[in-house]
Amino acid sequence: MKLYTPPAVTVDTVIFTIEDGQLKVLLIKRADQPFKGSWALPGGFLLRNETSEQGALRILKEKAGVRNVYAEQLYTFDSLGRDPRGHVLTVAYFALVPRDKIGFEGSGDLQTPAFHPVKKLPAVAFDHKNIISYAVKRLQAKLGYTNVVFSLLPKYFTLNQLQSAYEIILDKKLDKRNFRKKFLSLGLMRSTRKMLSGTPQRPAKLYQFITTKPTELKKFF
Amino acid sequence: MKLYTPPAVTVDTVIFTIEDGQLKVLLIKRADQPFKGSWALPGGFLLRNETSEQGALRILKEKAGVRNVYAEQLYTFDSLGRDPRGHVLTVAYFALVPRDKIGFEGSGDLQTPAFHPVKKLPAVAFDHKNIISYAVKRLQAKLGYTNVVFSLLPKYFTLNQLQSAYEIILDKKLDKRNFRKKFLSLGLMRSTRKMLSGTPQRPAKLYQFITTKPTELKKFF
DNA sequence: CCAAAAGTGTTGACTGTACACCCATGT
DNA sequence: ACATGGGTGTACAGTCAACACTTTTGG
Repeated sequence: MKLYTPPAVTVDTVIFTIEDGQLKVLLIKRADQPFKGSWALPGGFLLRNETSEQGALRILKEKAGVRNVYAEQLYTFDSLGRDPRGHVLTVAYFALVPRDKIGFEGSGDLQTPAFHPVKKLPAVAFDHKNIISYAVKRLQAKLGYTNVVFSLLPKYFTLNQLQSAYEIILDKKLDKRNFRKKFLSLGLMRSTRKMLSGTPQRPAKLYQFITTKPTELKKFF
Repeated sequence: MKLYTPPAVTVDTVIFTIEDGQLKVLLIKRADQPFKGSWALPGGFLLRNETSEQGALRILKEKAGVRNVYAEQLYTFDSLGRDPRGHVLTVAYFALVPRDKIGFEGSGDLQTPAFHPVKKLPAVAFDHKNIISYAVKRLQAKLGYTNVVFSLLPKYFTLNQLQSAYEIILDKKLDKRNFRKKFLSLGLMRSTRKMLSGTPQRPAKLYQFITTKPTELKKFF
């Protein structure tokens, strides 16, 4: 009785960043069939004895040139129709990367990675549209009870940059005074003596996160 | 370049119920190596062209004799050391089943399924202890913003049964008046004209859920 | 009439939300 | 001096948490 034929196992990584006031996802042009030439999430088959998490980190390094960024498992997608080649199970991850940490060049391949605003995606291969929208929902939820937002900000940041990150991801305006009050009361950040200069306005105080480890908090949004 | 050797793919299902005032998980005695004879989550290899979700539902039918119960994907576990046979990826699901719906007998095998209190588990095979504790955390969190609790209760139930389910799962006492006030204000249930009789006390009003579809709500615990 | 669980409101503390003006700088 | 974003406080409403006694039934 040999009922077992394993599905193929891939990993796909939804890499988020904030750029030009928008939440964006990294997509690559597929080099091979199926869906050759269309945009897709960076990903691929697991290597021998590679875990899905290691695979996701490898993708992050190869395609985005980053290490030590926030990444977590998102969901496993394995519906039968999702890949024309047959039964392919993919473990999806999502990652948060500050825009300036990203180096496309390292990969050397021609898969032309590029960031696309999540609100204006091109056609994407497989079920990647689902995966991305699932990732967006997860990210929005996580903003409300974790400190993950620090993964998208530079080491020193202003309260307005912080608020702006929330507004971009949640896709709604927030009240400035209430936002500051709430966030400062959480004790997650400390203000530094630095100021943001180079702007044509009053310089803003720079803050930094006290802990740069992902932490779960009581709901705060 | 043949770098790809797929991991084996299994599904494991954490089946919760409430019995004797405790949260319990269904475990079976393993019939085969590895870990032959020790307790484990019901699960196994996916059949040909079977999705993990179909596999989880199959397990629910075969091992617990239930259909149409609440089930959702939990997480995918694939660390290299988790199975002595090699690289085995498992997609874990969790399910909520009212105790009286469960029929062990259907399976006909000798894997002696039995419910074990999550607070007093025996030694279990593989990394199943991790999987169970991850599932408990997820379940506790879900109570706070969904109506999933209905999946553990009979069609008609008293407010005390409902509160008791929350207390058992969250493992803490709740204030009776506040609980009733909050829950009734959610508009999830309607009171019926029935009463719970057969007890040696004052009969309790019976309620039923208005919707028996899993619904996401604004946080309420 | 007694035991046991069912049922019921009020208060004070806290949290969330709405809202408008002055400040510091670069040009 | 002016344009631009930076920074600040109060008041009201809504929600949360603590708390104890009366009611209804079966035995």
